[in-house]
Amino acid sequence: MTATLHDVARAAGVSIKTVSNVINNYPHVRDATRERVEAAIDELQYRPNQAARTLRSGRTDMIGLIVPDLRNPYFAELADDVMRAARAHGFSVLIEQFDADRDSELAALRGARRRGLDGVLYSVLSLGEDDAPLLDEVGMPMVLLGERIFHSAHDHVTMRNTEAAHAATAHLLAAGRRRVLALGSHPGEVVGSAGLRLRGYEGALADAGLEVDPALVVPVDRWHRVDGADAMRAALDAGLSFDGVVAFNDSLALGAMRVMLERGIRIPEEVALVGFDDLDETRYSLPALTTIDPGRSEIARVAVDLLVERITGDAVAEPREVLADFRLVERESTAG
Amino acid sequence: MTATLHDVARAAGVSIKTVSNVINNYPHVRDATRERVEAAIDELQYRPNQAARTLRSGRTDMIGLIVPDLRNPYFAELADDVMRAARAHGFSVLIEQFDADRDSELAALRGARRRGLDGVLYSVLSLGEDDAPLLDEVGMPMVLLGERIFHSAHDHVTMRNTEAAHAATAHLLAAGRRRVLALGSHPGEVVGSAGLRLRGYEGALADAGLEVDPALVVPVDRWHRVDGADAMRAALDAGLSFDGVVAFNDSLALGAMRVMLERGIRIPEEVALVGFDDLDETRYSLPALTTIDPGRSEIARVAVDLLVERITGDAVAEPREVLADFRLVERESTAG
DNA sequence: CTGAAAGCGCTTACAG
DNA sequence: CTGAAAGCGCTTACAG
Repeated sequence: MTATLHDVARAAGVSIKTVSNVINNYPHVRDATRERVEAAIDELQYRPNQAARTLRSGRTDMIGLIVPDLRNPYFAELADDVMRAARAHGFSVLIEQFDADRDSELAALRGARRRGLDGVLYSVLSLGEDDAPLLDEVGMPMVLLGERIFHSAHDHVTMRNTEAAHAATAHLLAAGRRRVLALGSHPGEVVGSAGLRLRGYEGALADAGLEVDPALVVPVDRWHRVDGADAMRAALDAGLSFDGVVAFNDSLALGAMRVMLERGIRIPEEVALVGFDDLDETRYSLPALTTIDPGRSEIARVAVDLLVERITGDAVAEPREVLADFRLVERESTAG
Repeated sequence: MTATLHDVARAAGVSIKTVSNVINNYPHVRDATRERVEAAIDELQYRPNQAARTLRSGRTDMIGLIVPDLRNPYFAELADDVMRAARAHGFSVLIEQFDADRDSELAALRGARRRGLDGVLYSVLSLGEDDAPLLDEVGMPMVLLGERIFHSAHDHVTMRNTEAAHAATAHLLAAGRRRVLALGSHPGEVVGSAGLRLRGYEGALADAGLEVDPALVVPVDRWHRVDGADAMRAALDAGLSFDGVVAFNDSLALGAMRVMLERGIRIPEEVALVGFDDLDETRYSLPALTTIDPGRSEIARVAVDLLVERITGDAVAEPREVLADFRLVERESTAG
């Protein structure tokens, strides 16, 4: 039914090798031959069979993006960035979501492998440093995003968590805030985003000569909007008093903002609020949210570049670690 | 390097056909043989080569999802729903984004074809009824989402746009609102979401014995948050007076909400506001947004089911059209 | 500059 | 219940 290389070769009166040469833009094809082949391709509406190409070449021109879930706007925006960066290299992106447990995360990795992708970008969530050996079994080029598993044999692109949290906290302190709540800690965590951001928060307090009040470090397990709302409600119900909030991501910040506003707390007059991620929507909340732009687009672009280099390159370079630049975006929630 | 069927066959002392039988769960394999083969598979860490399978069987077990862009939360949530539904059938999802022009949309369709996917879900945006012939050239099972191109030869899953917009408008009218602004029209459009929703708006006014005031029908080209904010700002600057707003999607509604609140307009006391889509975040705005739940998860599930049926089924059924049920979700933005 | 041929790793009639 | 063999549609040395 669909035309093959042989059909085109027959129609053009050449061998399949010549047709293949034309399709793959080999330089040494006589113009007349090329034209004849191209005419035959047009007429027969020939399209190369991807599966056959892949079987021969071992390349699928597809990479996987393994992320928690796209309902989380951060990952949706990241996916958009990754798809655009991949397209610039001629790659398509297969997204695999996983749930909040190790098994689901490992299943997503296995799925990427089963599909025979050329490589994967993997946004680590549950897996920790002890799981590094499992990553080596994936058996394809892989670039890690996010935190954890620092000492694996893989490239790693991430943001300056600690420095950025330090900057966000210092911004509140510089405006005279003295009781700054940290929203989103994961007690006991060291290498994850929560641990690193907490360290930045603590560092900024120390630099200002302030003690960390443990009551102001509020743990929140998952970082969705509902979790930020719930945690803030509990904090207010418990009578906690504070004049600033550093939320460890924007979803937490927006959930907390909603609860504070409905309790009549004025932002930023009574409580100044900073988030993390610079989601599109943070420009449209009221007040608009001051936040950290973590350099997500740059992270996506660099990660795709590294992965493509691993896929196409012959040189086996050392694993690299890239830290994107961040930026404090000042908006209404900390104004004045 | 990687083990093949032949390696496993040799190790187990059987033919490759028998190994294939074991892998594909053919019933008639002796237990002892099966165990021997499975042991060899484990030992050699054999994984079937997807490309070879696809070349033989013609199946990739991948479907495409062609959508405008994932930065739009509606499509991010849709993508999540589609991926979960596809996984239940053993399919992975390749997402192709397109920009706001016909060429980009056609390129995405061609890309899906080039990849040799088993089928595509296509959320139509720019293409219209005249383009139906182009869709037939895609040459693979396809299910349409969204509006436009009603009379193509393809299955189509969508929501009850007109009825839902009617219900949203009637909800405001029942609360005594008399000057209801429609936000997001596309002048001249008939078969698209904007045209259908406008018809519902007009119908509800007519049922209440009210005239449509053309000044209250506000066109907005793209339906992102920034567009809703801009349009609302312009409407207020022009001195337009109204006591209700039906926004044609939630992003428009949230953008408009932000502008009204910063102008000191009280919602819902002075202006009641309804959106469309039931995005996750509409529960966390202040006020929480009354909206239409368009049955997005159901749409995703039904669309995937239909597509899988087209892919695996032999019976060539007539194109079907499925309309999901909608629901008005009442929240604070229209309370009291 | 072009051709004949091998082979990528499977699945699937066809035998027995 | 299992085997021998063809063939899916390409790419790629190898010749000439």
